[in-house]
Amino acid sequence: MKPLSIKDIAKKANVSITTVSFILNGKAEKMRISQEMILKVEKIIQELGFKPNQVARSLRTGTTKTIGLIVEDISNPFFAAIARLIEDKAYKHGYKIIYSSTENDLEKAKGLIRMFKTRQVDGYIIVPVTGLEEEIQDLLNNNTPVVVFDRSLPGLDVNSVLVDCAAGTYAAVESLIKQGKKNIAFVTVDVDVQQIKDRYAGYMNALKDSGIKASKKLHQLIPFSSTPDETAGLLKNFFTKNAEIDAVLFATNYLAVRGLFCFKELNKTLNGDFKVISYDDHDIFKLHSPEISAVDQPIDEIAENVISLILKDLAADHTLEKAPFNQVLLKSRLISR
Amino acid sequence: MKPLSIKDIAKKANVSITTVSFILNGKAEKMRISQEMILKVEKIIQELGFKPNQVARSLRTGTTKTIGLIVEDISNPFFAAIARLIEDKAYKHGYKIIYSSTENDLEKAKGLIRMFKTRQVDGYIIVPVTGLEEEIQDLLNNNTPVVVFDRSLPGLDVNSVLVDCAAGTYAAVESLIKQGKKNIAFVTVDVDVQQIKDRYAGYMNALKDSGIKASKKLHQLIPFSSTPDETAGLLKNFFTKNAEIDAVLFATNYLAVRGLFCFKELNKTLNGDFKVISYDDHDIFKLHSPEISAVDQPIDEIAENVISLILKDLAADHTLEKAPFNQVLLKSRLISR
DNA sequence: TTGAAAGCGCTAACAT
DNA sequence: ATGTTAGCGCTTTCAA
Repeated sequence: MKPLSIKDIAKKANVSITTVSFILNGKAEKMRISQEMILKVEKIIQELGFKPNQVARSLRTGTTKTIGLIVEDISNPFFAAIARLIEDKAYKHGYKIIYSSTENDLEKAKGLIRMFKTRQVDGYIIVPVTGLEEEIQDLLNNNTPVVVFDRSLPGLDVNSVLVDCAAGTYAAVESLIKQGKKNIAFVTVDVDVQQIKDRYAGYMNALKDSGIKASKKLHQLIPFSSTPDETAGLLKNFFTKNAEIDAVLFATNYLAVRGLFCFKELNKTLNGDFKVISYDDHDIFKLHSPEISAVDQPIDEIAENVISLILKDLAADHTLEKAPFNQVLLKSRLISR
Repeated sequence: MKPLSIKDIAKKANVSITTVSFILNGKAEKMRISQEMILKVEKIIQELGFKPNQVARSLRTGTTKTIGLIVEDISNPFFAAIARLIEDKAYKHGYKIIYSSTENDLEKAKGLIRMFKTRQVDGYIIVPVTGLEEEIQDLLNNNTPVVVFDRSLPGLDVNSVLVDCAAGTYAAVESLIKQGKKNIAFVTVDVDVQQIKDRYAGYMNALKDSGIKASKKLHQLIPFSSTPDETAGLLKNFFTKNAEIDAVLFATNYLAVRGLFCFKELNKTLNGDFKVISYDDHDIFKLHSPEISAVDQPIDEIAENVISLILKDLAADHTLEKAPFNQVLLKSRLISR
């Protein structure tokens, strides 16, 4: 049972496919097609339940009404929540989302962009990985709308929605220092992007400004590709070896969650003598005993800005001179618990 | 800068576009195109970085290499995890995923199927909502591959991957009874699908088999569309009014999480006198003090089965007689903590 | 006010 | 062994 085509509708209505097309695309008025014709055709479309083939339409118009979403890991609650919001808003504007996770793998990311390109997605929302500069620049050179979020790549002029991470970790460390902490550890992922470096910089600056000397020993790097078990091993080793640590700041929510598992195994009590703060909030931190403080990123605002930037760019007339890029910098918020 | 087309390649290579097409599609051998021709063309394709336009290909072949994924809520960790696994495996087979969340809204679900249809997705992976029977049956009648998971719809013969929920909640309640619990509450969502009913049935049967009389009062329904605050209100009211409750089974992970928030607010101690079990596991339950038991669903197995069923169906020759539907029933596992 | 027809980029039957 | 060409379903220019 082949689906209906515009031809079938035209035949049923005894009109040309042009007329049907105009009516379908709301151009009937402009083309001054008679009201009765419009009603008649619309009735037939209704009755037969005809839906235009979007693939054919895409081939013809060169636009697919699809946005490619490339995140680090869709199963991370942070990205899942944003993806959900983005999808929602895109949907309301007639766009669909095709998503994929890079797992911070450059080759995979490149492959995804390539694949999205062959699918002619109209725009890209990307959580970039280092090394992707050239691919993104290529997209920009072709006037393809791109918005990056969560991280930026140095030297790349592109619409971006970022959070002031340095300020976030600065505030977190500052609060720990005010609580009298002296040996504050920083656990981070080895992803080489500016935002992760910023989180570290915020940590370092807060120490410096308080006259505390930073110690290399208290900075632990966890490879992104580590399995949960490997991460656990690294963390256990780290905290066992450095017993003087009296507070720790985790640079991402999943690392903090791994950390909590680790402390549980080590039977480390998280009382006032040992404070934990996570970058990114999570239900877990609210329910944990004791509750875990967090530097919260404004997920709604991020999604809101990302989608409105991409929609704006999608709607822009790229034959005109290039519009300047928008760089949105949002604030994070320290939730002290 | 217009992207290259097969024509450009043909011109550069001084061959017809047919030759290029055959080479692109690995049909060169079969068409007995000379080895040197193949190499020459492949080299040009390489050098120019030509990628065939998938939209044109789709229009021509009628296949988009895209699978529509329709879940309840992509930001629910359970669905996010499965989505991630499905995406991964689909990707390896050259398929992309377009996803959307129904929020258990029938109209939204219908709209999604309609939209996916216009986009000619090759197959559907659906977490169905009641009332969607007709739409799914339509797809099946058109020989469109469909796999449902997490829930089934009565009277619908379709590939499905389900978990034996009744057994799961039975085991959970049985374990509570063995611990001497007498007033076991059941908190569930008001979604009217078989699997939710099964979870309730397992609860009821476990009570019955132990000679405990079930009480309507101990069965609390939470509308899916409730906001977290509304849910909190309902739960607080429920547990305050029914102080005799000494154990509770939540039918989904997010309800259990809401429950934990509620207990925290009520200062209810979750010691041996008050036990909580969730259907679906979650990191939160492992880290909670005390740890929360859970009926764990085999996420990997679910994803694995879903994807292999859909790929099998996608590869099947639908001109032949219809293959019987596959109904996979997986076991859940009670994790006693 | 409506219709004819070209063409988006590709595949594959048919021709040579 | 390789080329010519029709046509997938639609939009849009041009003509009537």
